[in-house]
Amino acid sequence: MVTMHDVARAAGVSLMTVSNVINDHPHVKQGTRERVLEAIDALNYKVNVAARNLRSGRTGTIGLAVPEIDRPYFGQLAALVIERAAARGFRVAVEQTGASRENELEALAASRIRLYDGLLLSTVGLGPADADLLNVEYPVVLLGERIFDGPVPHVAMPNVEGARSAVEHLISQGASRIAFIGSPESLSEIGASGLRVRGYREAVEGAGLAFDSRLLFRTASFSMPEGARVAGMLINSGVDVDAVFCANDSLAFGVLRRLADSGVRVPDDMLVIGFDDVLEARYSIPSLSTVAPDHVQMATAAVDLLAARIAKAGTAAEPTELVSDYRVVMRESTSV
Amino acid sequence: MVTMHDVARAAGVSLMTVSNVINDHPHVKQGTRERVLEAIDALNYKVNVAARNLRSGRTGTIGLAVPEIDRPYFGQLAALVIERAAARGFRVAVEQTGASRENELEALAASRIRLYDGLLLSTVGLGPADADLLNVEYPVVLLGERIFDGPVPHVAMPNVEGARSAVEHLISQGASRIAFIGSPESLSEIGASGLRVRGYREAVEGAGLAFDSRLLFRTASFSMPEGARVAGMLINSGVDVDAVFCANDSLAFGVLRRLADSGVRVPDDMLVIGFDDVLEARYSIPSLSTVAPDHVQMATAAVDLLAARIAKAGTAAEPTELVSDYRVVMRESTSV
DNA sequence: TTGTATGCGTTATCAG
DNA sequence: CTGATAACGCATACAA
Repeated sequence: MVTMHDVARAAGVSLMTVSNVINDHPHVKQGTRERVLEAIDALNYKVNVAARNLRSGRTGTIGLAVPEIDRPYFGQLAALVIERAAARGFRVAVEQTGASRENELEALAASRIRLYDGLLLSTVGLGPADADLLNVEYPVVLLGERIFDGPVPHVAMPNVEGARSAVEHLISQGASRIAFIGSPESLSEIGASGLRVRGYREAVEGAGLAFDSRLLFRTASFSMPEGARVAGMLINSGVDVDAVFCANDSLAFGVLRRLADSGVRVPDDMLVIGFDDVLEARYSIPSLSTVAPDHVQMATAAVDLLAARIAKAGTAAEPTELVSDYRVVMRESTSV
Repeated sequence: MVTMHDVARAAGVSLMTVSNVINDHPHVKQGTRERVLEAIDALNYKVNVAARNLRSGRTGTIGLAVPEIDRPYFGQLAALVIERAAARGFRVAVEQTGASRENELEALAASRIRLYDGLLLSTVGLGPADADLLNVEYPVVLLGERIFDGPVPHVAMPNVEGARSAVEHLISQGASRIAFIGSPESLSEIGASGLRVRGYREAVEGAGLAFDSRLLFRTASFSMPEGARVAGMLINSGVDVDAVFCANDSLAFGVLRRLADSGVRVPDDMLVIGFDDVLEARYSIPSLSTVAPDHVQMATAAVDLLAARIAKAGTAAEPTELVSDYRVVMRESTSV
């Protein structure tokens, strides 16, 4: 392993001159610089990042903890985060928490945390009860969900508002028996799904319709298979339904598929709307109406907030909260 | 920042004893161990990974360079890689190359490379001409494509064979005018797309059909928008086509969408088959027939190969090559 | 403009 | 079983 020592010797200069060249320090004579660069090239020297990290106390890497990177929403989020982070000189290490509260806490508490300059935690399992646990002396930014009064800066989806608008849209299209398909904590008012149920309820009641808990269908996750499974239960339940609001797009794709299997036509027999506006929503058949948060804005804000936290390490975190803009995108699945 | 020093002082032992406790060395008396652990707990000590890395010369992190993490195939691949790597004690940092040859080389050559113990490079832009550049004294495993006689171990898709089987399937379903939709290097016989064209050609000619270059449609990328765009060109070209083989599933989804827009029914008027078998293929409408490589096998093999390379660092890389098993999954898009 | 000395936090080695 | 010492490779502070 070739070190700065070797380069220095080869170039006939001191260790420090090599360091200065590498770090673009101003006071190096042109000739010296060139000699050093040549030596670096000749020896194929690469800086030892571990040593630099040890010296500087920084790693240049931020952690991104998401439930599952293979879900379109998180893949698309990760792409943006990686891009933004790169622009700020950070690499991104991705951790998968599998959407479990334990793993999210683990990601937060793990000793490995010191590997990263900061952590971007896309949480789904943590609730207000865990607020204390987030009180770590470590740069953390929450992404994607709101935690009531959390001590950590977070960038949130417009869960309640977006859901309300989505359901209002369904109602404006003539729906009156609207089902909600979402995740297990749907009924407990915390987490993304819970907040979206709240928006759903506000819209339903705001329109003078009855909030009927038999129209709430619980899923075990936010995935296509679960969407399909629960849509099957909905169909077999015999409950009268003319529209479905899904807690995310992946669920909606599963629902569309299951409805097609049963010969239920969308939008003719049933309206379907999702949440997230993943790329696929534009291309599904029928194309999927959905709530579109501003993904770029969210990723940018999250990385910027985290970078700021990292920069002024030691300072107490101000519990900044940013809620993304959104709009309801109307596509075929709700076009009457 | 609390260090081992602090812990040692608090526990009334030496630095080394703390180190030995942390690393589960055998020769530490029970009582001492407990005292140290208590101190660690009380002070909330966490090991400094940078220092450990400097000492050990390893980082515990591998890099995964993919074109775009927001494409379903790569998201699903990354999920598996991260999982397998975690099982072997490695973290995974994801880099996006944007599918450009420059960025792939950059990922390979960057000084940052020393940040990782090894690199998993999912290449699309590199060709045989770049074989030399891969001759780095650094653990690298190529993923997803074959490079002729490359000096680096690689885990490859069954590009030629899979494509041949896909097209043979189309033919067995009665197709005779089969279009290929794939990426720009389609005609030059390198890269995933080129290899898939080869399989396409073998199947077509093997069935006694004419290989007609007017049936080859070039895309600028492997994305849904490109699939839709090129499908539009196909429709407007007036060329007589009764089936389409797409170089990947994302292109196929775009094609399905565009065909639907033009009232072309799948599979009644046109058969469509893809490549990759991403999760979405099972849920699209119509569901997508496709070539299914063994993703788990590929991810596992890639991580295992890389881990092996890392373990015996210094040794010359044996150019191991592993081609994934595959099968053609028949779904609605080719069910006559 | 360049060089010297020092320490970042950890662990291998070897002595006690 | 435990401890003293010396690196790992780099960059800061300061001296020349």
